[in-house]
Amino acid sequence: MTVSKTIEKSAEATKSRKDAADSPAEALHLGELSEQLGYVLKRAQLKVFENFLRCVASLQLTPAQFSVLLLVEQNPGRNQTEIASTLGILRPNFVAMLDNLESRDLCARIRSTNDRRSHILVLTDKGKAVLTRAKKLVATKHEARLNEVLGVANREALIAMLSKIANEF
Amino acid sequence: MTVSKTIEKSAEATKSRKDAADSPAEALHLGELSEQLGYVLKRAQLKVFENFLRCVASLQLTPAQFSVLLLVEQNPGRNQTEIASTLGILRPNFVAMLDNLESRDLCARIRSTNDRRSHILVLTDKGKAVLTRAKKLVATKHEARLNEVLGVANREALIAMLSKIANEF
DNA sequence: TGATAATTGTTATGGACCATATCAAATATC
DNA sequence: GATATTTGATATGGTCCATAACAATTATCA
Repeated sequence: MTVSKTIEKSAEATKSRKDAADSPAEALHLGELSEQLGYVLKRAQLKVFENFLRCVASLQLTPAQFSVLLLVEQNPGRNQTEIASTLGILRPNFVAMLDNLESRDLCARIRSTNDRRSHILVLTDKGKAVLTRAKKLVATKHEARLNEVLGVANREALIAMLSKIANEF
Repeated sequence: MTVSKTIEKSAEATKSRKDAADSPAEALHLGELSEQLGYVLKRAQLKVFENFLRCVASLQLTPAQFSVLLLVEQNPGRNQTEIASTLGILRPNFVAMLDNLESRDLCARIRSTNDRRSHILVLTDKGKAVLTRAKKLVATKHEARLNEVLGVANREALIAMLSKIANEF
């Protein structure tokens, strides 16, 4: 609850903008906002996604698409509903996503022989190759940058805490 | 980089769903996904926002609206552009947001006398009262729940790391 | 067995959020 | 004083997210 030392200089409300010799407009005080988990979480998430996109730009993969490929690889024989729900994606919204990946020949839908309603998802050879390259880029660029900023130990602690929140909140 | 012990039982792809005596469909393996910062970050952010909304449901405030009220309170005499850009909100998108807050009499736009183009933002009395109540709800419910899950020390460490990512990534 | 219910993938649709171009009014610049 | 810039605003399109509804298939059970 300690507001740290954010009370540096109460903003003079009566001061006109651009008064002295072109003052640099002084940044706003975030105040309690910098202690709000939701705020900081959202800003960090945007930065991380942005960095992810840059790191795998050559493969044209979004974080969501990367997660689909990873999950399909890790779970052979599963259908759309299972993969989508595990990722928190609603079935209707998963259709266009798969259409995209399938049109790029990264994964394929296979009619199940057990249940002819469902589509088993598999990675194509190209999909496997792209995923392998994506993992390398993520490890050598994305994670590497994160380790620069936080250090390895902190990075692991961070992920552990976020997982706890994601699962137990 | 250690994949922990996620290699428990390689999924038998040839096994039909619902085979034995109604098996509970066994959950999918997240695999490397659980080590992906972006994935865990996004899931945690959704949970935190969800919890925030529940905690301040009686005040009908979203995280974004709460952040606007906080920032306006903390920075008297600032205009729309300054408040919006500090929050990472684009000016066009900030208009509807302010229309909403103003229609609920939580804040007001005041034509600046220095620069008649700009609107100075201020909290109304009702806005101040609502913000005070919101802060209380956030502290006693939202943050309290987080402390239950992580502990106070970890919570502060988490926010520090996320801030670092948000600022230095 | 056969009627009914549930599931799977899909389409259609609407809302929330985000980004760009553009505009009039006001101000800054030179 | 002519031109450029800034501010708030509108219009618009894109992406993501949520719900309802549908045909095909499968499960349930009287």
